[in-house]
Amino acid sequence: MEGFFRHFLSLYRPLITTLNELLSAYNLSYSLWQVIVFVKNNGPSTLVDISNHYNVEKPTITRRVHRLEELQIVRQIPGKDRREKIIQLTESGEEIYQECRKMITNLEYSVMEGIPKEERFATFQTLPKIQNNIINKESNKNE
Amino acid sequence: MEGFFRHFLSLYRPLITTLNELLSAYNLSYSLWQVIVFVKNNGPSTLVDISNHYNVEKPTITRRVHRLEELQIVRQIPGKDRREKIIQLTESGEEIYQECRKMITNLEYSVMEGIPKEERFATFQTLPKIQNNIINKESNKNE
DNA sequence: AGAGTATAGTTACCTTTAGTAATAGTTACT
DNA sequence: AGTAACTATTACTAAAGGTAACTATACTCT
Repeated sequence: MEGFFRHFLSLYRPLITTLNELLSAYNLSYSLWQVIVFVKNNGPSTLVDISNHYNVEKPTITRRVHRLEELQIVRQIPGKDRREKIIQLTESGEEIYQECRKMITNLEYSVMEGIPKEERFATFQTLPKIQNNIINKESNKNE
Repeated sequence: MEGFFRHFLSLYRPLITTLNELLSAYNLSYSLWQVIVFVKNNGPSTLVDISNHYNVEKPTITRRVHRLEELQIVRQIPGKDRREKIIQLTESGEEIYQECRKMITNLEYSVMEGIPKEERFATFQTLPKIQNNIINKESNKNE
């Protein structure tokens, strides 16, 4: 498997750049899009929910959510625990989600052009397994 | 293929973090490692060679090479064209390459644990194809 | 041969993204 | 009631890269 990381990481920059360009039409970047996707898929969420899911520190999520609030894509709703800040998509946030979802799914298909179905599927399945292996390794190390 | 980018990009941070931790034993990071690998594989190279290969701007490579010079991992050698700065690995750079190469290859195998050979192979082959698709898309756009 | 153009590298400045440490406010525990 | 734990935020810092302007050198071509 020598060279796997090289292949993986040299794809990262072109991909993230392309996505950021796509999303810039809505003043978004991929890091903001991640928050939108999480809230869309999981319903109203706290910042800790989001930061746990993406393995990212809380201040990072604070910043992302602030920007999404400025863009009026998410809004805070009141909850029982007054320490928590529960956010959900606004109506315009829902619309923007739908439009970006379309663009991104189109791109997801178009970057797969010329790649056999089985290979697509194998790759799709393999990446999360690798991620699990890495995360388990990390957590073993910290014990 | 909806969700492919999500899988891909959520692997990025754990992976790059793990690699940077590994390489920090040699005061390196993955971005510096890329330069070492290029020079190792391609022999003495100019900064433009490197920046073209990684689709990265020239100042970025200037910075990386300066840090590698400080670490005495690469050194400049004289060339015919006096505009160019041709760099190659030093002896200690070669040694560090060998040691890091071992560590990284080990990691490459260990993150693949529990994944069938065919899937590993499919993923290995698919990533560069996706990258080509993206790069072609980009260059079409700029015509 | 000389003027204009292209190329390699560098410098200075800025942007994006994220991490760490400390802190305020709120809830849970006992 | 008082302490501990948790949520979010603020301030500071770091890593990485981009853009524009610049220097020095080489190339072109009439």
